[in-house]
Amino acid sequence: MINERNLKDLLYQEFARVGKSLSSPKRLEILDLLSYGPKSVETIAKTTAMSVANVSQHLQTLANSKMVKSKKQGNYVIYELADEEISTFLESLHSLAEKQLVQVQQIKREFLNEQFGIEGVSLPELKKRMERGEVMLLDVRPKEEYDEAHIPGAVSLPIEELREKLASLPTNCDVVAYCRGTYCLMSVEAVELLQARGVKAFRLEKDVRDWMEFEKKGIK
Amino acid sequence: MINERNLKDLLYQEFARVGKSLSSPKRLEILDLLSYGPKSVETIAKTTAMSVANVSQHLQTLANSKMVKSKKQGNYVIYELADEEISTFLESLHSLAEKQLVQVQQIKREFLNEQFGIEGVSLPELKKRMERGEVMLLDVRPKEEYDEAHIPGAVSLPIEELREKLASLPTNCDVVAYCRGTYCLMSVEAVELLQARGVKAFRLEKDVRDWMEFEKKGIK
DNA sequence: CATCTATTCAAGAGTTTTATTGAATACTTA
DNA sequence: TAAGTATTCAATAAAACTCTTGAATAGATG
Repeated sequence: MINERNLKDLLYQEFARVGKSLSSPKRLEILDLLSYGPKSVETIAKTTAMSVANVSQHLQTLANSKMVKSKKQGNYVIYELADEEISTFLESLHSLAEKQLVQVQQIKREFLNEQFGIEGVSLPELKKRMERGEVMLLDVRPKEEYDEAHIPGAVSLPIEELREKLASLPTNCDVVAYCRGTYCLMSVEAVELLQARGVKAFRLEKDVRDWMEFEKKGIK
Repeated sequence: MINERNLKDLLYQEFARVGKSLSSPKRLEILDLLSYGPKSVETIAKTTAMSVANVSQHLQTLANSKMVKSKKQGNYVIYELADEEISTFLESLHSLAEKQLVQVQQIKREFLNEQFGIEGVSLPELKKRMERGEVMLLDVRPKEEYDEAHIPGAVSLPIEELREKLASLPTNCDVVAYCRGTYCLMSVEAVELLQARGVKAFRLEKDVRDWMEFEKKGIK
C-alpha cells in the first residue's frame, strides 16, 4: 500500500510554497503593491526601496509558486498577481495578523493615530457627503494606479503633484484623500499638506478594493 | 516627518510572522492536524512522524506568531489553534494552492483517484441517502476527534479498531467512510478493507468542517 | 519524598534563505 | 547596426532556519 507519509510530505511541501511566498517581509510588500495593479520591476524597486536585482529575484520566487505572472511590454517586464483570489487571500492574511498580533495593532496605533491627529472618514459617510457634493475626493496614488482602478468620482492628484501644485489649489472646498489603504502614508501626507494650507482635509483609511467590496454588499 | 519606510518595514515584518508559520511543511501539517481539535505534543509527534523535540520547537514558533495556544492538562500540554479564523485561513491557503499549483493537482490525482478506484460521495448525496436510512456513516478518525466534532449521525469507528473488528462487522449495510478530508488516507484504507470483505463502501472526500459549512449554507 | 513522564531547553551541524555586486542578456530604438 | 536600457544571472558572504541529540525541568503519581 502507498505510504500515507509519502503523500503528506509531498503535499505539505507544495502547500508550503505558498507559505514561503508570504514568509519574507519584502515579498509581502511586493505582493501588496501588485494588488493595486501591474508594475514593472523598476517601479516596484523604486517604491519599495529595494535594489532591482533583489526585486527581480523575489519576483522569481513568487512566480515559481505561481503567485505572480509577467508579460513583456515594450522595454519593460510587467508583473502582476497571478489571480484575483490572491488579493483576497492577502487581505485575509492582513486581517488575521491584525487580529492575532498585538504588535501590529501597536504599530498601527503609534504611526497612524497618535502621530497624526488626522480625522478619518468612513465609507458610508464618504458616500453621503459625495452625493451631497460637499467634498472632493482625492486619489493621491500614482496616476497609473488611478487608471487601473479608482473610487468613482475621485480626482487623480498624485502626491508628488500635490506637493508641487499645492499653492495653486483652491482652499474653499473640503477634501477627502485616499491612497493604498490603512498602512500607506501618502494620504496622511496629503492631508497634512492641505491642512497646513487651511483646507479642511480628511483621510480615508480604506482603499479602492474596500470600496468595491462595500459597493458589492450594498447592491446585493 | 516619520519615515514611511520605517512603518512598512516594521509592519511587513510582523505580517511575515504569519507567513513564516506557513512556510514549513511540518508546521502546516501540525496546523492542519490541530484544526481537527486540540492535541498533546506527543500525539502530534506520533501522527506526524516527527520527533517530540522537533514538534515542541515548531509549536513554539507557532505560539510565537499567535497561531496556536496551549494549556496544561494533567501531565500533558495541550495545544490548539489560537482562533477559529485560523482554520478558515488554512482552508483558503489550501484552495489557493490547489488552484495555482499544478503539482498539487497532480499529487491529488495520482494518490487519490488513480491509485484507489474508490467511488466518492458528495455531501448532498450523503444527506439524501442518510435520510432514507440507506447508508451507515463511519467516522474513522481517532475517538477524541469524533468527540470534538463529527457529522451528525456518524458512528465512531477509528481505523485501528476497524482493522481489528473487521471480521465481526455486518456486511449487509452500505457504508460511507470519512476522516480528515481529501488528503487523509484513513478513509481510503477503511473503504479498501470493507470492500475486501464484500461490503459496499464509499469514501466521503469532505470532512466535518466541510459539512458544517454545507449545513450553514443550507440553513441560510 | 522519590520516581516517572511529558515537555522544553541548549548546542551544534547542515542546509536554505537573503541581499549585494558586477557581469550577461535580450530587447528597443535611434 | 550600434547604443542604450531593463532585467536577469551567477557568485558570494552573512544570516536564518531545521533537525538531532542529550540534558534539564516541572508537574503528577505512587
